[in-house]
Amino acid sequence: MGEEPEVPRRRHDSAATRAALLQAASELFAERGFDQTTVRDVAAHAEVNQALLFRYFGSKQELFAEVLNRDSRQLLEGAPAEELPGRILKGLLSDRGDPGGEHPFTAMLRSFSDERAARVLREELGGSYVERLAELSDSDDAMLRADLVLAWFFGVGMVRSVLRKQPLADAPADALSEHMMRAISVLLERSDSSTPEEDS
Amino acid sequence: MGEEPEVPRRRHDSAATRAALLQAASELFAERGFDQTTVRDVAAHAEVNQALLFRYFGSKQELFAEVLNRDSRQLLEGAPAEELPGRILKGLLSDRGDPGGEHPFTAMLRSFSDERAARVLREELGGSYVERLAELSDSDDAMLRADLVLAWFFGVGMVRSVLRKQPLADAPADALSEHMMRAISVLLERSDSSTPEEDS
DNA sequence: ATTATCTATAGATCTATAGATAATGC
DNA sequence: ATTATCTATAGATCTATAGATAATGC
Repeated sequence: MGEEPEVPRRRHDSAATRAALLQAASELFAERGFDQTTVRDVAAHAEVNQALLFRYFGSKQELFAEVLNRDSRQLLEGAPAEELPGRILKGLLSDRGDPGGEHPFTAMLRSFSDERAARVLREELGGSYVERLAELSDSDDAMLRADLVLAWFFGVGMVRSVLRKQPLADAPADALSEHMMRAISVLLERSDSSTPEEDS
Repeated sequence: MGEEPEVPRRRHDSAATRAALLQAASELFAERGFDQTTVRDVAAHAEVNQALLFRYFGSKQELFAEVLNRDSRQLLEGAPAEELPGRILKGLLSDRGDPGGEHPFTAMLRSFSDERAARVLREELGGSYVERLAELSDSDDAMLRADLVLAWFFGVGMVRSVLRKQPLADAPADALSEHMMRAISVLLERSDSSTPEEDS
């Protein structure tokens, strides 16, 4: 009676264990943010003993850093600069809902407030996203404009996925994308002639 | 020896105590966010016994809700719709640095990730900011566009004040304001004729 | 006597570690 | 024998409350 047909899940594979922890952490940080995710949650979700998390990553913070590295690499790889805004937007706005289907960005979004997490974000962002975005503008303050675009992505992701405020939360992705791309092209466009008002 | 010249600080004024707690909470939530601010921090900062916080506000969460109410009321009062974006921007981008000089928005920015805080934000935002912003556009999806603008404010405040990412963190406020107002006017503008590209 | 304030602590977390046990590879 | 995993728990928080003490107003 009641014998458990347990698959012999218990393996002796440190690489697989590590990977499982990373994956679980990525999902949970995206869902709940750094603060609200406990190491026990991560371990349970990965079906791994909690002590192993410290064995393989040292601390919760180092685990978080690895998650951000992995996720941002995943998002950027092989994308030409011109496609970057559209690609980020597509990923960011796409319908979520399936568990674990959170956008990699979301982990970052949820963890802004933590200073330890912020440091990782600053370095990660400065090093990759923005440099690519800045290629799209040739004005002197291209980096600044790229920062503004990135900030918008963050804000929209935040209000839509994290805050879930209506009507933004349930608006169709393509309507948003259209509005945003239009404004972004204005923003990144060279406009050295100070005021862009064409009155006549 | 060593007699302390303590001012008889100890007063019996519940209204003042309550106000001191609210003010301290507003500053600390703005500085560190909901999660990272402890009730003991707030009480210490207000120079008030920690138990009184619960006497006057019931819980940390209720205190937070009152802070948001107070701060958002403060930001909105008496502002005509046309001036709202500029006014929010000005406050948001203005040089901080002096302790306690954080923008009211920042408390919200820092507390996005917490679901309990998010609920308050959703209601507070839906109820006030966005409705006002939406008055500036007369298209059918005015609310949606207003959400996008608000999201941008959030994102910029986040990256600038919380994340402190360069070059956005130290960019002069008026340069940012100029870029953003230009893009915002494009965004809020009626544009029923699908593509706004004026090629000729 | 009433209202405000303070002391002390219960009870519930959560990260991280030390040390025992179990599974693999030689 | 070595590497992976598990058990048990230390130690540090943090919110919230119960009950005592002190200051005010009548």
